[in-house]
Amino acid sequence: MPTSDESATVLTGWDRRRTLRLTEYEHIALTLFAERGFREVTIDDIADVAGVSARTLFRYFPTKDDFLLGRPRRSAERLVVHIAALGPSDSPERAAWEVILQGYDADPPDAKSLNLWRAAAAGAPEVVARVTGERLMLVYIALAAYFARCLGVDLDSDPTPRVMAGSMVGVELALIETLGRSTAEFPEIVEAANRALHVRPRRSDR
Amino acid sequence: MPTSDESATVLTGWDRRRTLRLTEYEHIALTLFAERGFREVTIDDIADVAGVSARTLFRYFPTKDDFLLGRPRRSAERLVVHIAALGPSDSPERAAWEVILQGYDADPPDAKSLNLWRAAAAGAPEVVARVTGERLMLVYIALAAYFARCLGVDLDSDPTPRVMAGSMVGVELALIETLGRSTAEFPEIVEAANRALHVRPRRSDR
DNA sequence: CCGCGGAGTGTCAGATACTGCCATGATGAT
DNA sequence: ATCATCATGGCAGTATCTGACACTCCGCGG
Repeated sequence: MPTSDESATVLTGWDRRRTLRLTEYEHIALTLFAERGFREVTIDDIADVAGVSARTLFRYFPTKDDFLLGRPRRSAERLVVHIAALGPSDSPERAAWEVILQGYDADPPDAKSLNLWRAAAAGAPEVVARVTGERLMLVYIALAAYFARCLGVDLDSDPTPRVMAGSMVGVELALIETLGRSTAEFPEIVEAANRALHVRPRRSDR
Repeated sequence: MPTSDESATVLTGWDRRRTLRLTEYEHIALTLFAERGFREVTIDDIADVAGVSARTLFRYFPTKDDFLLGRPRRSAERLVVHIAALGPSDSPERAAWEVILQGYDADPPDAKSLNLWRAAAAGAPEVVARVTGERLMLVYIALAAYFARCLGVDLDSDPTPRVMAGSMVGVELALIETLGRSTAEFPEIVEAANRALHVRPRRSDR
């Protein structure tokens, strides 16, 4: 048995193989979607290019939508984990907002894959709407829990942390929507968001 | 030819008939979904109860999801229209927020149908996520346009109205989510929302 | 390096969601 | 009451998705 890392899941060879093929199939599907449009690509098309049967693809992706759902779900998952890991703070809104913004600092190297996803998702507005809704609810719940912790109030009886969380995910929605049109506006919208959330930037911020 | 009302669409008998059947079929479907779960109900099941063929149902509801999508879409549509109709204001956030809250004052008589929808949608989380995303984006866009109008800034170059809109739809999301668990908290969460949005309630408010 | 066992894969049959097409039937308009 | 028009139903066909079963493959332990 390999030395079991403390917190990380032990990756057996089978897991490794599965993850590899999963990302491979996902990439093939996204490429096809981007080229021909989501509706115009059948599962059989993807299977042909991938060199496997459709039945096999369905074992990796339960539904056709899941080819599109994977990437944003992993992104949301990461953010939720980071929020859950936040320690107590006297200005929890700033702490949470910084964590959210970190996700955008880390993205740029990822730009190519993000553009591929956008092109692939362009033909499936229903899935985009679903992705938006899923992410919002997940992050909202994580934020609300964190704010309740910091404020020392009960999440179920005091609506304050939920409203704070709602406001913040809404502002992030505006951020995402803005970046979707042009990435040039980044500093301006971050500043506007900071103002709206009453987050005074630290002096270390540009 | 009937006297054509000025702004309202002229309702021919055919339109009337269509709307009637549409709501009839919708109600049947929602009832079945609420009883047995979305996945467990087939289109043929609905068709049998409705006394029509499945082919006919597909002419009223292009996809199975549309049985669930109808109600929230009409609600969002109404809200968007009201926001678009808002006149200039020196405190646009309060004006917009009041319009949003009006939707909840008007709802109570509707509680039975809302509960039916909730029970029907319980078995289809994907559709709920989609509904959430669709509504958020629609209201967000309407609000951003209104704020840009009021502030006299350009919607495309100044991120301020978009951030304001994002914050407000996020707070509404928190309001909806809260009401989904218990309707008792209404005054508390509205007050919390007012504080978060810096909306001082008018003296006429309770 | 090799065999073993568990995991992956393909084929097939079938259910469900949807879509054109065309003939037929029902109903609002006059 | 009649007509024109729209609605409906049946049918064939495609695409998504699922279970079952046989077989193949490959990481793992020796």
